[in-house]
Amino acid sequence: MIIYSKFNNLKPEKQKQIINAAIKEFVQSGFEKASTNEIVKRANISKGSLFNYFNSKKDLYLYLIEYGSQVIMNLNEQIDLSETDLFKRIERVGLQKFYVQQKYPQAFDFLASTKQEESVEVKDIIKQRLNPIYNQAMNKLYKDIDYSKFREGIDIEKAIEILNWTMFGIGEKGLKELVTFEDIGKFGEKYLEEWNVYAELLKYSFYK
Amino acid sequence: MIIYSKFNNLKPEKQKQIINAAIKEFVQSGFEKASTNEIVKRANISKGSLFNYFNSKKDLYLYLIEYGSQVIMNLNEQIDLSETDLFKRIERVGLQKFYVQQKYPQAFDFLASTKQEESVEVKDIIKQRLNPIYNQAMNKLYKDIDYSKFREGIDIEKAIEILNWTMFGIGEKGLKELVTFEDIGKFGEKYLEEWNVYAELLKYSFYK
DNA sequence: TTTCATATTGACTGGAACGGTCAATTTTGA
DNA sequence: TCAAAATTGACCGTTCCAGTCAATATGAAA
Repeated sequence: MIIYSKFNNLKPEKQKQIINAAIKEFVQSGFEKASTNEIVKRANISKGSLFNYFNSKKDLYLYLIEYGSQVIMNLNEQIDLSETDLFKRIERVGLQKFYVQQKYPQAFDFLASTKQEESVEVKDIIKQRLNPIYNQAMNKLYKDIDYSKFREGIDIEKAIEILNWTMFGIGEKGLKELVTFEDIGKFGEKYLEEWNVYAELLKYSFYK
Repeated sequence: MIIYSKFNNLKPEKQKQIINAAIKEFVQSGFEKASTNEIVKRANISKGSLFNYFNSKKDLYLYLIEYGSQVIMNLNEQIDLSETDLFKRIERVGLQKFYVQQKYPQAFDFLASTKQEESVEVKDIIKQRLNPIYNQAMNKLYKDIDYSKFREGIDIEKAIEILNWTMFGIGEKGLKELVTFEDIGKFGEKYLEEWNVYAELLKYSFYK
């Protein structure tokens, strides 16, 4: 177990800089081709500092995996099992995801990218650490949902797929527009509003 | 204007090998980081041959852009303007796209990836050559559609977005399953069948 | 079978970029 | 004021890059 004490003692703002720079590079290039030179340039720190905080590129990657795990676990805790309406539950998770993306714009892209990661140096650790946590969260997300609200004869699995694809699509679109927005709070509202329009459309289709 | 006479005289099977190997590498790594060594390895040809067919990595990339343009233009021609039902028109295009993907599995991933391409060496050419053709196709795809079939008060743009996200989702899912299928014809049928289930769901929601 | 132009190969090049190091410098706070 | 801690970037050996080219294989014409 690695303790990232050097890095954890940094000011949060600086930690954020470095995490985002690293995430961006790993998303863009994958573990092996990712360049630490590029990371330090984007994070505005020196090469020496990066290797002072983390001992190697691999350690840095593992830190991000660990951090990402915690993000998903937090998300998982936020799922309210007493809310049995699928749309409402998904809406809440979507909003939480959105708030995380304010701080780490490519956080979920990074987590998604780990699924394609092929480097033998990190593949096993991803499988062991990340996949179970991810599956657990997905299971909880759809647990105790009141599926009786759905129309007869509808393929619920397919309906959920459309929901997910739509959520994903809104997220992608929103992120592109984000550059022009300053007020995070207002954007959160706007995101919810946007989702509601799509949700209404789909609810009309899927519900009785 | 470059004439790829050396490459064009190759047997179609070999051309396909090389195109797919190159596409795969460019999708994975982008223009600059893409490795010609990796491409020749995957295409089962020698380094010398690749640089005999194409004079440089850039020429190879430009060839793929050119080839991709032609694929989109073909797709564009297949759009039947007398078919005014949005679902039917999209279904046909989806099927055509699917058939292209039989031969070049990552063709559309490659075309999509050019939008993110940042290398100054090829960026302008992408903009000049590919973007106009793409926009033209998108315009035709939604031209003369009978939008009166849609329910009052529905946001047609959003509905189309959901359609696109769903199409994209099915495509991704289908591609993952493709490995296990041998019979291309049958898979085409299956793809259509699959799309119809989702289309029915969405038609119920969007149409009067 | 011989000949010869063409197609293909992969070892090789100079140079760029890599992950990681460390002596020198700057910052910090007591 | 000054020593400890944090930060820097030039530097190291290595790896990988795009592209070259002399050597070899191929195949059709004679």
